[in-house]
Amino acid sequence: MSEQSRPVLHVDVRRPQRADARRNFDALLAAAREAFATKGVEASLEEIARQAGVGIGTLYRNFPTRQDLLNAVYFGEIEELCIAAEKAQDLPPWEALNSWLQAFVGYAATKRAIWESLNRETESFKTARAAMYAAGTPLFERAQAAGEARTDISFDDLLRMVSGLTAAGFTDQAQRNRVLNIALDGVRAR
Amino acid sequence: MSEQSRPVLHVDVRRPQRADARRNFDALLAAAREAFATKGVEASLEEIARQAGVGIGTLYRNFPTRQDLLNAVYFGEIEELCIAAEKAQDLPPWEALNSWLQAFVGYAATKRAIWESLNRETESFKTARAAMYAAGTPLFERAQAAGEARTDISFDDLLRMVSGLTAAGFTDQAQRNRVLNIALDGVRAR
DNA sequence: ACTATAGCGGAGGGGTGCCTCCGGTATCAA
DNA sequence: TTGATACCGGAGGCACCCCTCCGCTATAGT
Repeated sequence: MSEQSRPVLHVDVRRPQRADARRNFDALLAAAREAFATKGVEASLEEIARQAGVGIGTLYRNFPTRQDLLNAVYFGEIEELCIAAEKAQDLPPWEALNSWLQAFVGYAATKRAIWESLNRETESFKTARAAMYAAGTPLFERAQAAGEARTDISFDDLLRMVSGLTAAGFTDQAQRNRVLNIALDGVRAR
Repeated sequence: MSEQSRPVLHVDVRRPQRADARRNFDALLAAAREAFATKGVEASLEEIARQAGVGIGTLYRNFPTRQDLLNAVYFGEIEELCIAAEKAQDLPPWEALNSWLQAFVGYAATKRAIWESLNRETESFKTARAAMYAAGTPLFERAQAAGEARTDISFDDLLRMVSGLTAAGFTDQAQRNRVLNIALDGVRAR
């Protein structure tokens, strides 16, 4: 259909040149991913720096604002989500949608960030959201067209449902999956 | 069946005797309910006191710990939830469960608190949770026995699903209900 | 090895929140 | 009215976080 319109999420944060600087940059990114995933987007930046074994000044040099750091983590995962959507195109309609949602659930940092930011109108969040919707909507519409997904809900409904469920507290991964599958049963046609 | 076993949630916080003190107590409770509902259980106590038009000292005199204040709001709503469960007993199985879940969704402060505390093992949270489960489980089991709800999930699964969805961000109330109903469709048998 | 400099890290100022303490005030019983 | 006292409220000490600034250090090119 469309001519391979992969959305490009440009993040204007570059890995530094010097070896030591690159090490710190990567350590910060890893610590941030972890922190945002467990504590949410409001995680303490000083704690992230500490966790990365780096001074707070170094964090701010690489990522002048919290948003910059968040973007570096978040945009990366959204990008992967877009790629996952392309790969899923070959599967049958329902499996394609399902596998993409699995990927969605897989990104710990992303799911929390998405959940907490669904109603935030930051420019960067809007961009990321747009990219994600562009990637996922076709899968959903295909499932609908194939009569596998009900047509009285929107992709937005679905995504909020899934992200709400993924962000909720469960006793273990098995319960999370169980609940998720039940909810998705509600999305199937008939 | 059981002989009217209404769980008693004892909160050892009493309204003060003096008129001015009672006014402050009530104002604090109202402000706290509002704050916990919108900002979550970590809402600033000083902000709550300010909102209630009361000194921070007064807040601490009435509710020595954050947990005490939270309990006063939370236990009250849980109690009402228990009563709602009793009232629902007369309805047909599925409607009974449904109406109770509606009530659950209705308590703004409670749903946030529940969601944020599902995995917290505070003594008071455990007590409140036990009461709520005692109230809701019979409704769910009745729906299962009547062949209206699937039997491969537990009441705990259901409650986490619903509270996850209620706490999630939606554009409006209509969307929240739409999504909730879809997820509940997944819970219905067949 | 040497040096220019990219990069480091933490001290420190400002802000907010938690909680205690106690001099002052409003209430109520007599 | 008056006195005893229950109750008020905010100042202040501590902790944590945000963010900036700048003297010091490790790196990389020669």
